[in-house]
Amino acid sequence: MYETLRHYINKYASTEISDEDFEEIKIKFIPKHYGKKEYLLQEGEICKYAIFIVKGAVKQYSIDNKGIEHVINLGTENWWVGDRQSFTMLTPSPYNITAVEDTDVLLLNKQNFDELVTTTVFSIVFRNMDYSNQVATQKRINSSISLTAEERYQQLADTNPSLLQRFPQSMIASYLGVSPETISRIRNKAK
Amino acid sequence: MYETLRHYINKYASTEISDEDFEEIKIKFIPKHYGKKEYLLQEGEICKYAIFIVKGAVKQYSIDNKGIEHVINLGTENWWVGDRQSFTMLTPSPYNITAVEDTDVLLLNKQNFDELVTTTVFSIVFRNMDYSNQVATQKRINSSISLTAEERYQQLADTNPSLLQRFPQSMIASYLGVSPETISRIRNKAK
DNA sequence: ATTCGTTCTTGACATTTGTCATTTGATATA
DNA sequence: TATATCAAATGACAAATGTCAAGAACGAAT
Repeated sequence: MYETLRHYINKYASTEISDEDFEEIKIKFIPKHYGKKEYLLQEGEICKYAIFIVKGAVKQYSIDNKGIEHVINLGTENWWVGDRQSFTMLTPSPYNITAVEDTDVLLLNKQNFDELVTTTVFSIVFRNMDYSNQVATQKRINSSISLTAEERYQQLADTNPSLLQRFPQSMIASYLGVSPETISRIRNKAK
Repeated sequence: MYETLRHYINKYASTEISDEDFEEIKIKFIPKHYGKKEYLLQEGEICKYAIFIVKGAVKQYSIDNKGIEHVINLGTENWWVGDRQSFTMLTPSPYNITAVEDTDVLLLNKQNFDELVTTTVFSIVFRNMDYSNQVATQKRINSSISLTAEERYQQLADTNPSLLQRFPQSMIASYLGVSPETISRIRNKAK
């Protein structure tokens, strides 16, 4: 369970963490399991945890005034999920997060998060995490304003083929901002 | 010139910075002026600076293989611009940044940036900056997958009316990911 | 194996948005 | 004032994508 986190830290700190340091870090996290379709976060709640996915898959989505679901993010192993604004400002979140598969996570509450951020090793990890997050979202914005639905699908297929296998197509469609029918037609055309 | 930066820091640090602390910080920045249409960053270059806009307006854009410009970001007073990936990894940037108005900026190179990040006060500022950046891009992604062109325009008009006045409509169109004609029609319909 | 429920596919059609060509309007400059 | 230039508006048409309805495929559960 914690080994995944350790690998993640080593990767982002770009230096091996010592056993003592890791012991100190791991006690800050609460392990938890969510069954398929269970809520990790529900609209209107305050997001109490930064959530690290050890195993499984989740989707983060909002529901618009027509009742339609919009997938904001998909997450699998080694991803953090949560609502940063709600977590930081203690405001109610407009997002839902549910488990798409049975999912094991590590929860980090705000107090522990703040403590870790002031720790040297972890502040680097979080900075790098923020950095790569920003680069990724920048690319996603770039794609969404520059590419057609078909090109966006192809790009996802090229860069994140695993997502296509783990999430139903209707979620992929929503994630890309198009209708499920459009995805279906794109896929059948590509063959 | 530096007063703008000072206000910015005070706002994000949520505590007043001392004169001595600020003196130490300000010497890390290089003031610079760019005339309209001048490049702050050119495709293929390495982004050597984190750029703080004191006065003026800039656009960040990429050019696709058909030669079409895609506006990734618009920036005015109190915004940071640059290419985070290029800046951090020292890789050539795929983006251009040009001045849309005469623009005064403060440049922070990577060495100074890294020094400031390890300074207590400034690490908080940068963390908060990253945080609000992430929240903003998250919202932009949310809009781009959930809303129609018309709704996106209305949202921008509601939340950032000043951008509509300072940037030509063709840039706003590109920023929203639609054609200039579509923006023109939306505007005339709204009347 | 059968049934049930869900997801995916497919076709017909509607709507949105893009593209191209042209006109209008505004601004700067000689 | 006249003219050159560029941004914006407009109309006609094309292309992309959405919507709705129906059927096919697939899995899970009995």
